[in-house]
Amino acid sequence: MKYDFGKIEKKWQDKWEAEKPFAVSSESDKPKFYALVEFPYPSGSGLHIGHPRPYTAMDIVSRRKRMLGFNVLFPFGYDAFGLPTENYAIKNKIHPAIVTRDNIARFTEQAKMLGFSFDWDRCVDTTDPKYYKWTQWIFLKLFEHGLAYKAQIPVNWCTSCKCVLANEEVVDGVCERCGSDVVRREKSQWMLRITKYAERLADDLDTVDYPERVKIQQRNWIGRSVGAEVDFKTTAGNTIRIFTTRQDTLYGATYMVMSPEHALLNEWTPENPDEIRAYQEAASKKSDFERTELSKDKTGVEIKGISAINPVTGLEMPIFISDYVLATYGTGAIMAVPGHDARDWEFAKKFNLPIVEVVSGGDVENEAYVDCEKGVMVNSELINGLTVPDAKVKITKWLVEQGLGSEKVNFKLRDWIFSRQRYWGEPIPIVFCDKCGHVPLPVSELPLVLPDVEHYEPTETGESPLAAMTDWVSTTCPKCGGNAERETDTMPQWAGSSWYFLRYADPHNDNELASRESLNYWTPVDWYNGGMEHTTLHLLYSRFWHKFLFDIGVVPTSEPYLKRTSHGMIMAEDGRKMSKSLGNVISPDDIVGEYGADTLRLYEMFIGDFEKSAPWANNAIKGCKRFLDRVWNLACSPLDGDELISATHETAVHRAIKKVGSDIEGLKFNTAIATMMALVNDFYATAPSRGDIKALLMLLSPFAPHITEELWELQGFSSCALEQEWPSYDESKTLEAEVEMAVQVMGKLRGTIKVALDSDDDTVVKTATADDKIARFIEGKEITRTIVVKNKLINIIAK
RNA sequence: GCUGGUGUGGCGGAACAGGUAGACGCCCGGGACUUAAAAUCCCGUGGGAUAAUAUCCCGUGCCGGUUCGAUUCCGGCCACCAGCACCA
Repeated sequence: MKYDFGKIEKKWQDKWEAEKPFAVSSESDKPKFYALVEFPYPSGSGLHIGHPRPYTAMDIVSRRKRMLGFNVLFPFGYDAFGLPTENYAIKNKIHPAIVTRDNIARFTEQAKMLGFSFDWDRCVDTTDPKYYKWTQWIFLKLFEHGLAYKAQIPVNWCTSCKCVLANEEVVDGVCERCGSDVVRREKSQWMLRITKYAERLADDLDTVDYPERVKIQQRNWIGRSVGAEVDFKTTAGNTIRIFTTRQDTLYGATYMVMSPEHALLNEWTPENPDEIRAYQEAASKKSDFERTELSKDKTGVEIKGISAINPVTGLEMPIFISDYVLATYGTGAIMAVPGHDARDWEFAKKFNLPIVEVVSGGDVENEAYVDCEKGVMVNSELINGLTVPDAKVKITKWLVEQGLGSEKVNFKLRDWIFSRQRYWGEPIPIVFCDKCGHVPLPVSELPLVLPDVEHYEPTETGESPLAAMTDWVSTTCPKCGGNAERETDTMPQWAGSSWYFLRYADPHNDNELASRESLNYWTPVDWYNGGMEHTTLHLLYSRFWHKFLFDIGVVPTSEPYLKRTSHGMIMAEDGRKMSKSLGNVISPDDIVGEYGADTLRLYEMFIGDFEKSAPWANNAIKGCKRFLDRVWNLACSPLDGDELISATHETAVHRAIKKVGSDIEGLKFNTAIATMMALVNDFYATAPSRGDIKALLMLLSPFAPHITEELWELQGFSSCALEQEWPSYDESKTLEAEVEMAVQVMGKLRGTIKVALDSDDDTVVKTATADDKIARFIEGKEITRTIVVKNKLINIIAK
């Protein structure tokens, strides 16, 4: 009988569709397990060949967990708001909701074709008003708690998307999505105070099981640094507050630098106002990209007529403005210590400013002595002779006593710019009233549904297309009843994805984002797999929202995900990224058509190390198809006999059970499959029993669920494979009675011997030295030492 | 520049925790079956020396070190990938 994968896969998918074996309820005595994959953005081009990689991996994990007796929640959904849909809608004059509906239908069909064991009853769609009602509700809660606020700020403006971008969305000075130039613009924007959670977002990484590289990347992004704020008096009367992590070098500060945007500049009347204004204007016109590009060459202007006083040396120091000091970090001003900071050193050399050594051990005339933790303080009256860490402690204490400064922790993380000037996003449920200011909509008016508009095009002025909807914009103030206007910006794509995993717990609830009971039962997520590209975006944002929801008593834990893993990308055969423009895209539909879903699933898992990217190879997929063919041919006609593992294959089967199980836990799907391939090769060498086949089918079932169900049925085993208990192994049965040991002479492999398992060292040495081959190498020599590694190797040292 | 990661046959990749490098698969070669081809099954397959075998030598980016023994540990380089990038 031929392996007709198309017919078999359809048969079982229809059965799963009708019988819903993967639909779960929280009413269960079993322990729960929540497995999560990142829900996709349903793009117009359908499922990418890369999508099935993480989905299959977590499907295998989920299917095995079910077999191990867990009540497994493995849900799926769509993160469907976003620019590509909106742009497609504009171009083709179709409503984005319709585009979204069609794309979701196609994605769903494709996902079902691959046999994932999702609980489809819990599918969510972020663009569904029943869903985004709760996204809006969370926004209102953030607003209520002072974590959402509107601010006039310089923003990243994408010249092509005509939209504000979050800092995280600007890559190398260009728009992450379209690659167009990003410029600075002053705009009034909704902001989320993620900085308030910076400390906890960094610290709580210690409590979760994430890959180290993810933790490090998040910590770097949050960028915690401990230092001090110090006040410097100026000859103009007011003081400049600076942030430094090197309080110890206070004696080495020889000038000050402020960012061109610093507020104090407006209060001063320097001798060279024109020069200053010119510099400020030039700086404001530069994009972030240009600022970085020019970073090699420091520029700046001195503020003439005003100087600052070093509180410890009494030195009158010139004050500069320069764009190497960022307005958005610390206080926007620094004390410059050219002796011990590379940037200050460069600036001082260019402007001929004094360089003072305050930590000995370097050569400050030739380069800044920066990594000077081992050095000793000099030229610093109060702290001379101290090490750098000791000097920090002492000088900070002194600053506090003198009322000149205090300890301070700063973060690189900035508040999250939360508004977008686009149509296809969640409306922000706020109205603006001349009398009452920003007024939140009452919860009873949620969801605030996106109105139908004529045009979705963004405007040149940077206003959302919603702004043209005067009927919708004009409203009444919920507080005073007077005339008011709706907020016309929408939320960024990251909003809906920041809490979707909570909705899966209770996806049809109209009264709460999810019931407390369902959240108590299902959350936190036990295992979340996703891409590295979301480390500082989605993963950080959703942790932030979750902590907030925890603080206001909505969710039971402060961290959303117990364990996070990351998959590598599937590249094109040429090693480049797959993209339409390069014409190297592989379609899952074609692969399933030619080889079947089980083969595709298997190949995506076999392709290489799950955590690393791997190039697609059309040839290699044949190996996986061949493997399934071989399995099919072994088991497609009913075998006789009982369901016990045969004596012949006992060791191999028990080893495979052990290896496949531990490999799935450790994300080593490729070696799990290799183990099963080797087992099947054994079965070809020596015919397996009906019980051997049964064991193989159970192991293979999470990987290739359709063919295994079919063969299970053909063999007349009870129930179905996916409902079996995951097989257990007996450690003693994974060992052979006789082992082959390597024999080395002087560390070089010279042969092998066979001895009984766990033979004692004497026996091993005797057997080895008695071996003809080995004897030749030790002939006429004296054995001075033998090293025996039990059951593995013996090394004979002979002179 | 900083932070992380990677480097193993013609190719994708294995190798628990210092112990037989190259599992498994692809490609390739040979054989069986077939009128023939495909499919399937069996065998071989890191490089070199030898006609092949037996056997020996070399071999995990490079240079050194520790060790009976190093792909694995240590020191110093090189290359590539990813993230960050004037964060005081």
